[in-house]
Amino acid sequence: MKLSDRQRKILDFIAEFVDSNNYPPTIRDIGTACGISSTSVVKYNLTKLEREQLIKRDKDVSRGLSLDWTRLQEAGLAQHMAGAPRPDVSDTSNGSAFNFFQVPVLGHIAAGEPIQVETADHNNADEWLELNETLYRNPSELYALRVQGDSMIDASVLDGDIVILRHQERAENGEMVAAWIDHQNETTLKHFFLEGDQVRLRPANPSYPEMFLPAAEVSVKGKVVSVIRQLE
Amino acid sequence: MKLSDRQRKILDFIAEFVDSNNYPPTIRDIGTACGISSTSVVKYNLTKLEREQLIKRDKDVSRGLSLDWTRLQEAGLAQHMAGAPRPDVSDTSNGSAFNFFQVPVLGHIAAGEPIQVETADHNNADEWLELNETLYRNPSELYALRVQGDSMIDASVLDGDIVILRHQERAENGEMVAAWIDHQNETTLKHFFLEGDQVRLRPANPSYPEMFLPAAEVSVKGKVVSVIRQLE
DNA sequence: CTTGACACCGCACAGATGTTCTTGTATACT
DNA sequence: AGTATACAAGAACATCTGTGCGGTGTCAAG
Repeated sequence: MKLSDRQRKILDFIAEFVDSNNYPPTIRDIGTACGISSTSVVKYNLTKLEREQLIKRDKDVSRGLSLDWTRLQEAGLAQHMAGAPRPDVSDTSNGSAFNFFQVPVLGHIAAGEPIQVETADHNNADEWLELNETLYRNPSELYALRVQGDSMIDASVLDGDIVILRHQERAENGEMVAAWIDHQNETTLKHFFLEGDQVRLRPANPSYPEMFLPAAEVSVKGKVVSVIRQLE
Repeated sequence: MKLSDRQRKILDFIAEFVDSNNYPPTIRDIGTACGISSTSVVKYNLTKLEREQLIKRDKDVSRGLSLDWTRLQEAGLAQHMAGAPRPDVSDTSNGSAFNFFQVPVLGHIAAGEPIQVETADHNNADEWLELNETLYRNPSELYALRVQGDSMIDASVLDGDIVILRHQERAENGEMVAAWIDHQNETTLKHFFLEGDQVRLRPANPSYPEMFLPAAEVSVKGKVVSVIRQLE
């Protein structure tokens, strides 16, 4: 379908309005801006635009309309419009997707030092790590620790590496977790197995020995999601 | 001023609502979502948030509110919120900036298998990795390999890890490189030291022994820039 | 004890806003 | 001429939605 001048103007105005107000215009806003005296005419045209999928509308909701940038892009209408999203490599369906996010580096981890994930709120992280959305889910549960010393070497994690963890207190068998071992005053990264009331901790590097401990002495601080070593 | 739980919740909800609806919620929307029965209480808290400049509000306008991401970022509240604008690391002015890029995963690497970086053009990679611009420079020189088997365990690199390399034939002393060793028919990741006409290769994991080889037998395939282990 | 600030609740009101109905004009097709 | 369709206007209606005001309970200061 071909759009009328009026409809094009309406689209432009909506874009401009949203861009400068952060909320959509009302039907009457559109009317006065586009020189339409009647609300019904605006609605008429909006319905039309909605049929073309260029906008989305929510019935009976004030200002309940939004532009569909994907379709506008397809129709070649987006270029000159205000607030058009910049084209993104992986941005697909919805117009709101941001492709990466930040994860707080809550501090250092070393054997002999407990990590306080619960208390350490995300607000006072001393460093932030930018990660890619395609690789991780539920980013809000993630945090990162910088490894200090060679204490994790049996997990093939070296001094300076960054460990990304998903905060959780319980672990499934076989998962690699960050565990605090009471009696040894040590945090360590190992594969976790609960066997009766005993916990078996298997290093990632098979040339190191396994550990067997009473379950009460081991507390899980999070699941290891990723290890990143940055050398340059 | 410190925000109450309720106020934090309201902010979160607004972010989430806008993210999924493209228009802001009403006072009543916020109320029901945050367990507030009275509209006036919502208004009360919104006024408070507005005083803190965390949101902007337009009088008498339905859904006339928007989040101030700049201030939210400053307050350290933005990270975990839905639809937070990505912090623009690179630039803001022109619309062309991409904050991340893709690196080809050229194939697998295992001891005994030579890697052909020169021939393997970037066009027929079987996999692509999205990386962040802030962490790497000169992305066009980068390529990645997926490690197969435990042959790199002395470099604390495990089966399944991804190694990111910068393509270069020569290495400075001390750099971690991917090296092909003629006589052993093996690719390995080690710290590289040229000592006279001998090459010393030191594993990253100190519990493994060093190697000494004639320089002619060792050819550098690239410098190791990063090691990424994805566990979930 | 009194006072006042603070956070909260309910409710009524008015203005903001989408919807619907009726009417009118122009164009195209039969 | 007759009919269908796209486009437009205005007014009445319904409801959505922000605002204002009186009231409650708590808590610390005077």
